[in-house]
Amino acid sequence: MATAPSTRELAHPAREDIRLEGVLHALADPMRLSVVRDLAAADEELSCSQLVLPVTKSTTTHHFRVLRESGVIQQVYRGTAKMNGLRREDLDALFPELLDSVLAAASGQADRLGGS
Amino acid sequence: MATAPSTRELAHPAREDIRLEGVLHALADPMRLSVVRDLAAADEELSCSQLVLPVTKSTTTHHFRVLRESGVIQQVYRGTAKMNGLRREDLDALFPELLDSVLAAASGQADRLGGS
DNA sequence: CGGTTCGTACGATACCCATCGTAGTACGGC
DNA sequence: GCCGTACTACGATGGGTATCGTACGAACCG
Repeated sequence: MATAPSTRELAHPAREDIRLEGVLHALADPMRLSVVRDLAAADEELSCSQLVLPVTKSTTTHHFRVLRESGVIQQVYRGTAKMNGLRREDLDALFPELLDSVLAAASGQADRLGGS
Repeated sequence: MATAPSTRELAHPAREDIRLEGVLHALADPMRLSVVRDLAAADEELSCSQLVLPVTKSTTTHHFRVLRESGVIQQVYRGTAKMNGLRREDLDALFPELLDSVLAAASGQADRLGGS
């Protein structure tokens, strides 16, 4: 055991601690924006491994941490998997329309640049 | 002559070259977000020196350049002053609601944190 | 022309951060 | 108990960037 805190709980910022600059910074990265788009499209919790990114797993872990610590997503362990979900209610309460307009902007830009 | 191009013209990205990640990155910085809020509130062109930031002039120049190159603001010389204006039309055309929701979010957060 | 004001250019510095590789921990199944 | 899977932790590395100071260029005003 030694370390063995095995806290199996993940620290999330409270709703009122979510900062706009942090959210914008989190969404400004193409990788993270892609994750958020996938989560919004799925509309249910997805495990980290279901969200395939063109980077190594360590980097993926890093991006999920940034998203969680900025308050954009919530994460919870389910067995060995870590499930990810958007914090839609919190974000909509704090910054109405923001998430939707960013998602719409991302979709529109994807269409414009070649529907990828 | 040597250097002396004195182009007095500033390079701006065309509307279709404005990228969402670039805009989000530009807005994610507190200094730059503050500038954008002031420009939106003024609703007219402001000179660089009217927008006082708690940093040196060189740093201010840097932030204005980031905002211009990301497509958030337009700049034009008028005599010795350089006037700054939001590219509202371009941004609204590309990313409807985005600018407004970010501005509203910034206002809301400012109120929540102590109306500064 | 000389001075003043406004903004730029350039170099330096220090920090942040996206990425990787490797080694390790947690959980479930055999 | 042992192995495989899922994710993490840590250190290294390279590039980006926010900041400063100083020196410069451009325009207006006497």
